[in-house]
Amino acid sequence: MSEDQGFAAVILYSFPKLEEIERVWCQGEIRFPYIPGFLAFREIPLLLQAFAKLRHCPDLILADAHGWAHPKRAGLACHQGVILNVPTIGCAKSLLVGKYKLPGLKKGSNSPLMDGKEVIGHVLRTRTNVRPIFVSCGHRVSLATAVRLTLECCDGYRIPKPLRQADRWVKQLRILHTSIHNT
DNA sequence: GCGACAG
DNA sequence: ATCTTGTCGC
Repeated sequence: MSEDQGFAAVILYSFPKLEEIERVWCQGEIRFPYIPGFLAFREIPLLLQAFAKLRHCPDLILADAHGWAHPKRAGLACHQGVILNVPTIGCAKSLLVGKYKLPGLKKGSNSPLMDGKEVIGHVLRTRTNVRPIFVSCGHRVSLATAVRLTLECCDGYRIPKPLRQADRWVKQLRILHTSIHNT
């Protein structure tokens, strides 16, 4: 009935204190299948609707996807940043393209993510003894700055707080919607 | 041809 | 992404 419906959530935080400022969400139709390398075409439309509801203009966006670390150097984080003209960082939980050596086990350790001879991102240990995440440039942020800012958004968990909280919220919205739909 | 493949 | 059982680290 509503299997093609999706949710998008954005939560704005202060930096570096990471105190919540504002949160917005939206629901809408998903018109594009998930195809690796084409995630932006599936998720950007709803994301833009959510960002349009924001009353404050963000200084930085952390995207739950790759940026430069994409076969065409054009992951969702790049789309997002270009369209909104906001500095953006790609923070992905798993690999799309590239090869790497695992970084050291301590929080903050990182190693380059290579596609041939090119550094396309950094593999970053955001929490000691936990598998790393993949950080890459989205828009108007250098890789070194992307790594530093991502790390500063990690409050003891693997996933940066803004992404972790937005992900948690969007799942709650999903459950709430389903439960109301079946009542 | 085969495998790999963000969310 | 989701589902599910067991295991490990803090």
